Parts: sequence; C-alpha cells; structure tokens
Amino acid sequence: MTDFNYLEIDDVIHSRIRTAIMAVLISVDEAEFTFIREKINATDGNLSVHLKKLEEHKYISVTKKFIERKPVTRYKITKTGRNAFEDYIKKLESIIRSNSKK
Amino acid sequence: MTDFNYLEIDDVIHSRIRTAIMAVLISVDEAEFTFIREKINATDGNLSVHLKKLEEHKYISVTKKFIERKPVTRYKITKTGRNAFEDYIKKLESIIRSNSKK
DNA sequence: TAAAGTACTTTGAAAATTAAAGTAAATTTG
DNA sequence: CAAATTTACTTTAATTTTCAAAGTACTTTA
Repeated sequence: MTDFNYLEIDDVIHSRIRTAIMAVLISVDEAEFTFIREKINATDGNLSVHLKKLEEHKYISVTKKFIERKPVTRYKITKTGRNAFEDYIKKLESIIRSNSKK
Repeated sequence: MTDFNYLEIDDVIHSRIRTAIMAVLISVDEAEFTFIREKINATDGNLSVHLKKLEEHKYISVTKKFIERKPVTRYKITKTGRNAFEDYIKKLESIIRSNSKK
C-alpha cells in the first residue's frame, strides 16, 4: 500500500452529479441539456449549476441555438475535460487498487 | 448507454477524503488514527470529522485504548462498510463503463 | 516545572449542493 | 384570442458539507 494525498482527486469531477455528467459526455459527441437531464435524473436547477461549473473549468463547452424556434443548449466534453476524466478514473483506480489488494 | 440516477452513488463514500479513508481501511485489519492521517495526508480536524461520519453510518467501528499511557484510536471497516465500498466501486464502474465505451 | 509535543475533538467560517422559484418564449386549451 | 400550461433553462437562497484553526487532555522533554 502506497501513500497518497486525497487532494489529488479532482474535485471538479468528484461530485456525484458531475461524475455522472462527465460520464455521459465522454460517450457522446454532443448532448443537449434535456438529454443529460433525463440520462442522469437530475433536476433542472441542479443540472444547470453543475454544467456551469464544468464549463467554468473548461471541462465542457457550450453552444446555444434556436432550433425550430426553441432554445437548445448543447454540451461537449473538451480535450481538457477528457484528460481530466481519464486522470480522475486512473487516480481513483490506483487508490482503490493499491489499497484493496492484500 | 443506459440511464442511471446519480443519487444511487453512495454519498457517504463519495467524498474525496472518505473515499481515501475507506480505501485504506479496506486493505488493513485495523488502522490507527495517526496511520490513516499519514497515509492520506489529512489534517487532524478534517480526519476526525470524516471518521465520525463513517462511524455514524456504521461503515467503520472504533475502539479507544490507552497504550503506554497514550490514547490510541483504532478503526476497522465493518461488514456494512465493506459491502458499501464494494457497491460504490461497482456503481462507479458501471456508470463509467456504460458510458465510456463507444 | 515550564514548554513542547501527541492524539485527538470541537467549532465556525467558507464552499458546495440542492430544489424551489423565476424568466422568457412557445404551445395548448377553453 | 386571451389565459393557462409547457419547455428550457437560470437564479436564488436555504441547507449541508468540508475544512483547518483552535481547543482539550494529557505526556514527554528540557
């Protein structure tokens, strides 16, 4: 078992809802607000706040359009976001693996 | 990609410091306060609060003794805690895997 | 015996999380 | 066709969580 600093875990990702958002976005090219909302069962307000946080950290990019007279907001994972998510998983795995093996 | 509710992720575990604590405790029979503190690089106050939270949820058990006139607090993962941690990992893996495959 | 260290716990401020309420537009209903 | 409802979000504000500084109760060292 090796030492590690828990602060190395990316806390922009390590929140239940943001982990879920990132997991959805890593698998799709683009996703609409409503699509994510339904995938992860989030409330509008909550989702909005956390998407904004991910955007502020440049983990996702956002485009807003009107389609058939309706507002549509699309989210896309950035390269930064993809790297961060991959690192996050590796870090978590290493913490779990380095500790859970006898 | 399947739907999931992010609220299914155990939030007693899904905190950086508590994930780290649980990862340490799952690998050892028992661990002292100071051992955990050094393993994960936590401050005393913060560690104390989160160990208490894990204890309140019966994920860990605590024994306090004096050894060579000094207080020694030992922590042990419970069956409940072990199950919760294993479920937590499975849930996270499924969220990540179900979404990250193209 | 005074000062410093150890092993924690308590506390309170700051940050994060959450859902209710709000906005602005479109659509449906009576 | 005006009012009510719905849609797609955003803002807000109350609650919860996180964190480290300060506190407690000793023990050890000088």
